This record gives sequence, C-alpha cells and structure tokens, in this order.
Amino acid sequence: MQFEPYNHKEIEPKWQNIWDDNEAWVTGEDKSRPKFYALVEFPYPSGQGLHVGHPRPYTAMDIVSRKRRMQGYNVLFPMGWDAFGLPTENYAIKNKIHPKVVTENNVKRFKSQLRSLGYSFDWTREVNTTDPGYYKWTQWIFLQLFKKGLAYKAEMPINWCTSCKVGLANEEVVNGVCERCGSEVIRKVKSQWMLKITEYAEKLLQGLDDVDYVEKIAVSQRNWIGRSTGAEVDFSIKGKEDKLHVYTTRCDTLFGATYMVVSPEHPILEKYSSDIENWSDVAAYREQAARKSDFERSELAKEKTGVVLKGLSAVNPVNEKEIPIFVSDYVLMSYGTGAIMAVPAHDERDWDFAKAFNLPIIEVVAGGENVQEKVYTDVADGIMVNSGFMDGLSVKDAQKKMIEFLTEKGIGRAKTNYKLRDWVFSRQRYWGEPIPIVKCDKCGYVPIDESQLPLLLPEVDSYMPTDDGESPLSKMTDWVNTTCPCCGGPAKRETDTMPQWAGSSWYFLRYCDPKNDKEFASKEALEYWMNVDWYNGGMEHTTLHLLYSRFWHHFLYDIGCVPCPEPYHRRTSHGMILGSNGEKMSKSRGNVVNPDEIVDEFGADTMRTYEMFIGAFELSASWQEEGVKGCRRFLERVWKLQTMVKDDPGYSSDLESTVHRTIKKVSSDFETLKFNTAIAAMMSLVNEFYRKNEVTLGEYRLLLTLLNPVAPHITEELWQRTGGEGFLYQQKWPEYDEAKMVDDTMELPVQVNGKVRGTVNVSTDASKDDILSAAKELVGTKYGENIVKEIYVPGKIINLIIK
RNA sequence: GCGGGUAUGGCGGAAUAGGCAGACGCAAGAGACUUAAAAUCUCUCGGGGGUAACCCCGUGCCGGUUCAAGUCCGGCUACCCGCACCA
Repeated sequence: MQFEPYNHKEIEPKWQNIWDDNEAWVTGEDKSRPKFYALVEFPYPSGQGLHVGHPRPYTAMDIVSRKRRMQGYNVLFPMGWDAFGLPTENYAIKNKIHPKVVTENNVKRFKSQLRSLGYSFDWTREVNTTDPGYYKWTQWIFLQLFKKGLAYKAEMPINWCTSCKVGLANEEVVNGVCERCGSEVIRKVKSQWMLKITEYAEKLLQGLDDVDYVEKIAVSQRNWIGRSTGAEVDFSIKGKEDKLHVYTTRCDTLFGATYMVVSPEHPILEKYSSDIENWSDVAAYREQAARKSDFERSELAKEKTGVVLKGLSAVNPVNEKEIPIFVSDYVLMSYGTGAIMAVPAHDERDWDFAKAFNLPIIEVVAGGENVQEKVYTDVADGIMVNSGFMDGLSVKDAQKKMIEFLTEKGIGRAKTNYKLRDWVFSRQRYWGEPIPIVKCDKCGYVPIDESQLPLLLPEVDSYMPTDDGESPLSKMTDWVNTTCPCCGGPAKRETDTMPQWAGSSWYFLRYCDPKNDKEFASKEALEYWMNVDWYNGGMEHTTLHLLYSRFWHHFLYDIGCVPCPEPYHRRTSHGMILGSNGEKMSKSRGNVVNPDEIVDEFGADTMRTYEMFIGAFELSASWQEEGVKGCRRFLERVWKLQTMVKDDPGYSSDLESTVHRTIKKVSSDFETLKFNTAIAAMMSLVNEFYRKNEVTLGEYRLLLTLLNPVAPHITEELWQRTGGEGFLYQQKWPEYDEAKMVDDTMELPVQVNGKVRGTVNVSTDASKDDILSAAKELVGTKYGENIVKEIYVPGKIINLIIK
C-alpha cells in the first residue's frame, strides 16, 4: 500500500473541487425522503473577514448535516449574507467606495474562507439581503405589516447615537451607549416607523411552549417579553372629570396607597398646567428629566427626586381619602400607564420616595418589621391589616377579592402587562432597505403598489448621515419627489431605511425557494421544508434577531403565508471563542487568531477538529495553539494507520464491543452537541489500534466514516486510498448492535465501607452470589469476616460494609 | 437588586440515572530510534506518607442525606453573562 506524508494542502483543495464537480451538497429534489433543515446564522460580511468564532457553529451544524445525509435525510443546509449595515456604510464613507462594492468584496473573501473550511453548504441557494431580488420581499412583508396596521409612524423619544447619527432600538443600547460604536446615546424625539411587536407578545410567549429551545434561551425570551398580571385602577382627580389610571401587580395593597406619582411625560401635566399652582417648578423638573437619557435617569436612581403638584389631588377609590400627586422620573411613561399608586410600606422605591418627602407610610400587610423603619416587600405569607373589608385575608386572596371589588364598582379591572415595547423600525441611513411608503399631503402615508417592488436604493453621491438626523436619501430630491399612488398628486418618499434586523427576520424562508420571483417562496417549498429543524446561533441574538424573526413568522402565519406559526423547532447556542489569555479576542488585546493561518499551516480538517474538541460547545472556550497541534497529531495518526491495515472486512473479536460502543457514542454525541467527547472516543479507538499495531479494513473504514463529518477531506482521501467504493460522503452511517456492546467479562470495583479496595473480573452473566463471593475472597483475608451488609449494584459496583 | 451560568490536576476539559474522580488532549519527565536534534513510538504523570504490599487526603467554602456525593438537599463565597426605578 502506498504511503506518503499527510499533505493537507494537496488533499483539501482536491476534495473541495470534487465535491463541487459532483454537486455533492446541492439539496436533493427527492421529497419522499425525510427532510432535515439545518440552519446557522448567516454572517455579516465584515471587512475583517472570518474570525475563529465563526467556524464553531458552522462546523457543528456541518457535522450534523453530513451525518444526517449519510442517514438518508434530505438535508437543507444553506448559507447567505446579512449584508446591510453600518460598518459597511462607514467603510464606504471613509474610503469613498460604494457600499455595494464593499459588500461584494467582503462576500467574496468570506466565501473563499468558508470554502477553504470544506463546509457542505448548498451554495446554489445563497441569499444576500442587499440583493434587490431579495429585499423586494423584505419590502413586501413590510407592506403586509403596514396593511394590517402593524406598521405605524409615531413621534417617539428614540435612542439617538451621537456618533452614528442614527436611531437605535432599545435592544441596541447597551449600558447607555451605542452597542456598535460605544458612543453616548441621548433621547431625541423623532417621527419613526414602528412595528407593533407588542401585539404579538402573548403569541411569542405561548409559542415557546411548542418549541425545543435550550432552557436559557427560552428563559431570556420570557424575561424580555416580561409578562405580568395585575390590575388597572382608576383614581379620580379631585374636582375634575379625568381619572388617573394606574397599573399595579399589588392591588391588595390599595388601602396603603398614600400618594400618587406620574412620570414627567404624563399628559395630565400639560392638560392641567393652569391648575398646578407651582407650575414653574414642575416645568423645570420636566425639562431636567427630558435632558437625561433613560440611562442617566436610572444611573441617578439612588436618590429619589420629584415635585408635588400643588392644586391637584387624587382620591383613593377604596377609602375615598384624598392623596397628593407628585411628578418624578422614577416613574416611566413607557411602562404601564405612566402613573402609579405609591404604597410606601410595601414597595422599596415608594418607601425611599416617602422618606425623602416625609409622606405617610401605612402598613397593610402584617408580618414585617416596623414599616416606618424598614420596607416590607417579601409578603408571601403576610396577612392583610388596615384594609377594611380585606382585613385578615392572605395576600393572594386579597388580590382576588380586590379585583372582584374593583370590577363590580367599575373602578378597575384585571390587566396583563408586558415589558416588551414596539420595535423602532426606522434608520436614518443609506445602506438598508428603502421603506416602500410615500407621504401624500392629502392621503397620508400610502404604500407603493406591490408591482413597483423592489423599490431600489438610488445611487447617491454621499452616504454621509446628516447632522439634522435625516437620512442621506433625503438629499436626493429626484428620488424623494414622486406621485401619490392613491390620488396621483405630488408626494414624497419615505427616506428612512429599515434596520439590519429586517432582512434577517425571514431569510430562512427564502432558502426554501431562493430564486422564486412570484412569491418569497412557494407554498409547496415551505410546506416541505418548514419549520427549521435545528437552528444554532449566538446567545447575543436571543432577544433581538430571534424574537424579531419569530414575530414576523407568526405574522406571516396569521396572513396565511407560511404553514406553521413557529419558525424554528430546535434552537441551540454556542459559546464564544476567547483568546489564549481567556479574554475576548480583540485587536487591542492582541490576542486575535486568524483562521486563514490555521488552515494554511495545519489544514481545514485540523481546524474543524480543534474547534469541536476545544470544550463544551455551549460554553466559552479559550484558544490554545498547542491544542491545535494535538488535533493535527491525531489526524496524522489516522493517516498513518493506513500502513497497518489488515485485509479483513470485519471487526477483530477483541475490539468488537469497543467498536459498537464507539458508534453509539459518536452518533448520539453529534446530536447532543457533545463533539468534544465524540472526538475523544475516536481518539481512544485509534489508540487501541496503535496498541495492537494493527487495524482491520472494516475497523478502519468504520473509523473513517465516523470521522468524516468532522474531518471530511482526509477521511475521503483515505477512503479512496484504501479502495473504498464511491465517495465516503455517500456511504451509509454505521449502525451499532446493542447486543454486541457487552463483553464476556466485566471488571467490577469492590469497595469496603465505601472505599475502593480492588477490582474483580467476573463473567458478565455471573450470578449475584458468585460475584459477591468473588468480592469477599478479594478482601476477606484482610478485613476479616465481620461483614454486616453486602451491596451489589448490577454491572456497577460492590460495596461490603464491615464493622 | 432580579434572572441565568460557571467553579474539578501545571493547563484545556471528561464523568448517562448518585456507583473506580481526572476519559481525551496539552504541557512535563523517562526510555527507544538518531551522530545529534526534530518528528515518531512506548511508558510515567492530583497531593502526601511508606523499602514495600499498601495507607491517608483531594472536585470553590460550611453543614446534611446515603452503604456510596463532583453529582442530591440546606447555607455561603468568587467570577462571568443578561436585565435593571417594569409599579
């Protein structure tokens, strides 16, 4: 048998070409086979190229996809580009190159890098969110949302990044600064397109019960949606028609409400400004609050500030007591009703505020310490006091009773609230999908006709964002001025573009039927492929992309465009790859590893193996160059095994059970994301072959098959060299025989008083008595005969208890 | 503050369902091959004690349950990641 050194530089391109020539990864048309839709998050093609974090999820899902193909599934494993976005635009501005050209170049680079890693993506289904043939349908979906009233324009205080000069979604503001550039984010009121994701809050929450998401992902989504149940209560304003509505989860404490607080943006202030005797103080406070960002407001949370509204007061509806109203920025306009009833005895914030303003504190739940001294919030088994008709009830019963009471009197009602807010959908930027709406003075906001889609992004001279906060498109008067599709009169186009999350909210649907120009995907293709069987992606997308795309998909389901409400059946996530010092990789830390160099020096198969061997898939792991070498060494050993092959198609009898156990372990580990232990098991098997200095052809081919999904090039080459028929990727995934996994004998540890004192070798079918007497023989002479108890756990352990 | 996660040798990490802690890999040491080195192959490799057979200790800390605890229960500590005046 011929033997040459393992040369990845020769082997890897060779097989990549063969796979291409054979269209090995083009998705099959045979729809009688069971389908498997494996999805990885499509990358943003940044100028930096691929980093070593990218291949982790890609390799994992590539392994699963390759294995499923060998198991007879019809596999869809596509890839594409989430290519709209700020970095490309910023790069374009800086270097005076059109973002389209920048994107093309970056995509080209990414694609060749991905190719060099040997992924089995079906490139015939490649999508690119910046392709007009693609964003036509992004715009189309937006129009459907608009037609159903789920897209609307609103004057909104938005998060404004002072450096990017763009509005950001709440989700894009991290610790008060822009998630992307780290600059200060301030509040700015602007007319923005909004999507009513809040209307889907309940469906998005309920839908989590029907899918198989890793627990922490489901928990994050639930928390983000933030459902709470409670009551809305109407407080009358003394001498006025209007009522002040509050939302509370603690309506049981209503008798303890000693004052009210409205947020600085509450409309009641403006409306009754003439009744408020100290209006100038109130106005000054409002102005001060408006200048702060949300972040600053919460930063300054330590001391409570506020101003009482002199001349206005409210009436507690349960006891008719008159109570003062304050304005304070600790009440947010964006949650609940923007007004609260304050129960200082049983709410920490209210207690702080009451202490600062010397307001009465009335205990209504007994069980804590003196509420004048210490707030009592942990009221789980408290009993109602000072609460009229509810005295003596438990908190839980009191809540029920109060809701009944409020409902009966018509002064309140049960109410569910969500923390989730509507999605700010406008960006004042060039490199995004144009929003297909025109504004007509007569007809208002009018959608452009669907036949006019895609609404192309016009060529502009400058992509620079403007200081007045308008999109660069607003300077394109030729493009902006148009006619109203409704009345034919003069109208102006919307100049904001969509956020990057738009294109990624439905891309998995396009993969099902990427070239369709009649629909975003045919019913037939969607029926067959959806939903995605397994979607793996980063934890950082749990509350953004994952929630947004679920929202769009639920909507598309409701209007009959997709066959199932939930887009993803299973969702898993991978951990980050950190630098060798355990810190996040970054240029400034100087710990960045370039995947090209790894592939060049060690090969794609080594890179893939190491990325999977590095540690538990869902945890972060730090990159160790020495570890890469270890994986290369393993592949070298697999390579060298070809010289030890004995021409025997079966398994040698002494390794049969090991072989079957390895098949089982590798098969199940691949499905449960335990790639590291799967590889460890294959390493052990190889070590066995070396110990014997021999491997049968049957064993060798089995090893190659199991290893193929991880290291596809070297195994394909060795398959060919050892005379394997056809291509390895077309072989059947091996089966294991449970009956053959057990050996004739087994080694059992023998404990005395719980401490291991030795092992006995017994026949697998030996009786309990035989095993126990063998154990006693082992330890008997040393520990005497005072055995008071004998424990035998079949196949596991023997424990003898002596006095 | 709330939610989630993590803690095991010199290092990365294993350990279904409580059942031989440290699989697999790295680093280190020894030997073989070599003029030599590298590569490769073989062996050793948690700590302590003992000439030895063996013995003691050991999975962040304190306690508990159990014949048996890295794993279960109660109470902590440290670090990481989200969210955060959400009424």
